[in-house]
Amino acid sequence: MSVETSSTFGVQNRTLWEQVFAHLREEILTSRLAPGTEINEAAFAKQLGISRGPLREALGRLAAEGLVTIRPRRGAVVTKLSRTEFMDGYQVREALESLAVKLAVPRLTDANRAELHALADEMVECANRDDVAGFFVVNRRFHDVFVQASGNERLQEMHGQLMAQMGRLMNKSFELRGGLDQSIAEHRAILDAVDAGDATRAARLLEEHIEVPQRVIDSSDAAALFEDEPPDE
Amino acid sequence: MSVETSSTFGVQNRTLWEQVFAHLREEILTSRLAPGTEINEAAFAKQLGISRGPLREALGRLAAEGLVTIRPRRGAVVTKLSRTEFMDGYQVREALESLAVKLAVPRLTDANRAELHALADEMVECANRDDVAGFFVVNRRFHDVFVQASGNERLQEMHGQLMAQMGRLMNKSFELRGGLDQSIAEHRAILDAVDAGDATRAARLLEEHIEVPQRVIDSSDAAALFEDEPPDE
DNA sequence: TTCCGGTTGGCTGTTGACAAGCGACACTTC
DNA sequence: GAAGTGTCGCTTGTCAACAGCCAACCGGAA
Repeated sequence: MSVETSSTFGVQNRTLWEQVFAHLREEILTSRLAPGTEINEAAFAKQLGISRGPLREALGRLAAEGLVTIRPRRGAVVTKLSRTEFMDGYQVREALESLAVKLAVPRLTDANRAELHALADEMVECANRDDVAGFFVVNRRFHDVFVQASGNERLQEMHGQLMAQMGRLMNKSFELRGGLDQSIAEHRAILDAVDAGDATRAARLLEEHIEVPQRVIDSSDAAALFEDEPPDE
Repeated sequence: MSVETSSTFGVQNRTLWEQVFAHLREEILTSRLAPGTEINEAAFAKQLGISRGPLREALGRLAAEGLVTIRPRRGAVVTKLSRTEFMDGYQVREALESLAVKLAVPRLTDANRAELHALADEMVECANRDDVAGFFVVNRRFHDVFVQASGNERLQEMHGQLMAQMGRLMNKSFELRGGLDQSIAEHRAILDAVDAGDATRAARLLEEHIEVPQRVIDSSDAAALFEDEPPDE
């Protein structure tokens, strides 16, 4: 009965399945639920102290977002991304963020620009500290600024969904393979174009910037990081 | 008990909620279920001859796709798109299709190119016949060729979802406002670039091509076609 | 020892009932 | 007559039980 049995719940306003949805989503995105984990409805529901109904509802939404895969009559599994699926996502990300920059540049407020500069500076600091995790967070925020400032809600939604799925694998961060310094230089170049109000150039630079890790993944020995689909699938 | 009470059902392989999902999706996309229609679970379930469970499951998926909106404790409604939401979608569509062209051009088979030419010819015929509906279908197919040929499954998925939501409103087809002839010329120009293997130029032309109706919608008296969000939302 | 068939157990898909929330209507009061 | 409040009914959210399917296990035959 008591939802509080699960530690991370606090909000009581939303419906039960929404809470479960948010909870599971969080668990998956933070990799506390590893890709490939099979989810037994009855066991999970019991563990959460709820019945199977809301859990199924939540799993359905997660499946629609691509975070879990439902095999009919065989249960739900936390989605694994194959290398090609990851690459596909990367290409789409590039297209979406390029659009975001084009839309955002003419709309940026002074506060936005200040934040971008602050983030760029922060990246340098992270690089000096060899704080890879920190760099990753800041980098992500840098890109998000444009998406948020684009003013296009659907773009924000689709980008968020995409990054949610890919984020789990990006924590290992291929971004760094080309070297932190190069990444910083690229961000600075983008920022210059932004300050100049040149949306087209900013977008082109961003596309090139995103393409870098793409090539790395493609050609590198990064294979070990992927949970590639088994031969039969 | 009998699913066959609903005329459009034929397939029996899939699970019940999947059939309901496909059925409702079809109904919505063909506008047999108009935007704004409120869906009463009990009544709908009875009408379909099933219980509320599978119906709720299906509604959940449709909500995740954006085709229906679920207001907690207040039921499901077939989604209305406001003008700005539609414009947002159009911009994203442009970005996705531009990516599709870039990816597809180097991968196009002779059969693909032949199909594109055939479709371009068919557009001319439709224009001569003043067959607006036909033109719309062919046009859609023309764009889809690139998406299919891109080889990027995620792109296909996201594009399909986007078009499903927007398609309902596009049946009225703003595409034509600029004149069928102009649209045909634009397609021909794209096709030339494709034949020349110039992916970049093709993508740029496509972006411009998609932008046209966008401007029309923005500035025109097309307002009547939209079910704009009520002032309080 | 290996392969095939039947059986069993556990899981999901589906169902119908229960409970809680929201909105509408009517009644009272100013 | 209008505004506020209380009640009633319908709808959704949740639950627990039933039934069907899949897969793994076990036994027997080649």
